[in-house]
Amino acid sequence: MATGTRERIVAAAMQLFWERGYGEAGIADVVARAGVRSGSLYHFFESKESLLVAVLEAYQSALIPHIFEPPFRREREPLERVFAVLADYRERLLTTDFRYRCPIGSLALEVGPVSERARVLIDANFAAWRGAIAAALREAALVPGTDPESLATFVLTVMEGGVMQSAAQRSAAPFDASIAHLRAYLMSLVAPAR
Amino acid sequence: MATGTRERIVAAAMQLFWERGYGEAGIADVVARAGVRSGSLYHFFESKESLLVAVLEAYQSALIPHIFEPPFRREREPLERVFAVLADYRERLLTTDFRYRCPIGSLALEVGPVSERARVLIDANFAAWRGAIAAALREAALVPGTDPESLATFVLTVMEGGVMQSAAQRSAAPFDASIAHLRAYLMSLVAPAR
DNA sequence: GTCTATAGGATGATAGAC
DNA sequence: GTCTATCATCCTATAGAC
Repeated sequence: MATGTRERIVAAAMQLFWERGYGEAGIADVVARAGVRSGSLYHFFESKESLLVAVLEAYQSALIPHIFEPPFRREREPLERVFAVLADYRERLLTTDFRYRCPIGSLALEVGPVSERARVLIDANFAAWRGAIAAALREAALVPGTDPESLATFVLTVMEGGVMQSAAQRSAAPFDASIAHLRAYLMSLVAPAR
Repeated sequence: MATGTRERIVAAAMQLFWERGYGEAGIADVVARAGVRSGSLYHFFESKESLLVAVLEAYQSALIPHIFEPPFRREREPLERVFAVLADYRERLLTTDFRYRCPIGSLALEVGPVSERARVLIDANFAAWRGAIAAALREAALVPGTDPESLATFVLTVMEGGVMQSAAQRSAAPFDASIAHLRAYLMSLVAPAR
């Protein structure tokens, strides 16, 4: 096989499913961008849905190295690591002129209801995202009784809802407002120094 | 014209765009559900995108009477009105066996990037939703300096992110966790009695 | 593993009679 | 305004040579 044909197909599909959505992105677009023929695609994947599964697995593999390691390397304070992750999402909004959409969130709404295989992998992506945030929150000195898992769910909620509104408004304002309130809330949970 | 042909087409499109998404719902499905012929649809709408615009206008017209008036009638306390609205979304998750998606949020991610006409109307729907929440928040006795508009944005963020995660997980847990944190935060903003 | 070619079906939209 | 009929295009997926 030519080096990385499968990987090139998956990379092209990731890009196109993100840009146009799963339904609107055609197999013809994927093979064109990957520089392969449709015969090659159907050699590696039995259907478009199988390609979607591979895309979601690739997102999960990329989650820690691409989404979490860079901001975690920049910041050492646990709580600031959380906000550094969110700052990167803000940067994605800016660099796309507010056209950024969370690829997992978009697929969650588009294909979650119609493909159970995809839905399970989307849920796994969300769980892994929450897990990385929860790990940081466990390092933070929060008031006793705070549940890091539940709080990480809240952080993901705020990211998804903020990105969605900012894309709709073509403005950073909704994202920034949401993050500011999240920060105020998290700061209220910091255990008082003693 | 037969009574309400246009309205029946819009109602069918609302339902189908919500169930399957804009791209996956076909014109043939819409006319079948509306019980009309494609000639009628193209008499009222010049394209599928024009139908989408009509759907988004219909959502905005329905927003106050369908989403806000029932919960606001049940609750008189301003802050509890906000949570009553959110409780209705929780009910939608339950009654759909966690298949509920916010129709505006779904369309925001799917068509926001490709149809500017739709994006503007989606933004208007979000703004109207925030406006109704902000009005309730203005009635609540919150600590001075609290911005009801910014806080309403946060409430919408939490609803959208919570619904998305609960649908992906097929469980109320992420939504409930998100609302619980939102409640804790809002309660911390209640002005102390004096 | 990759290629060309195309099957088989669904799609959005149109034509023109009534 | 509504009807039937259909165009033209697009789509996913397959067949079979190399």
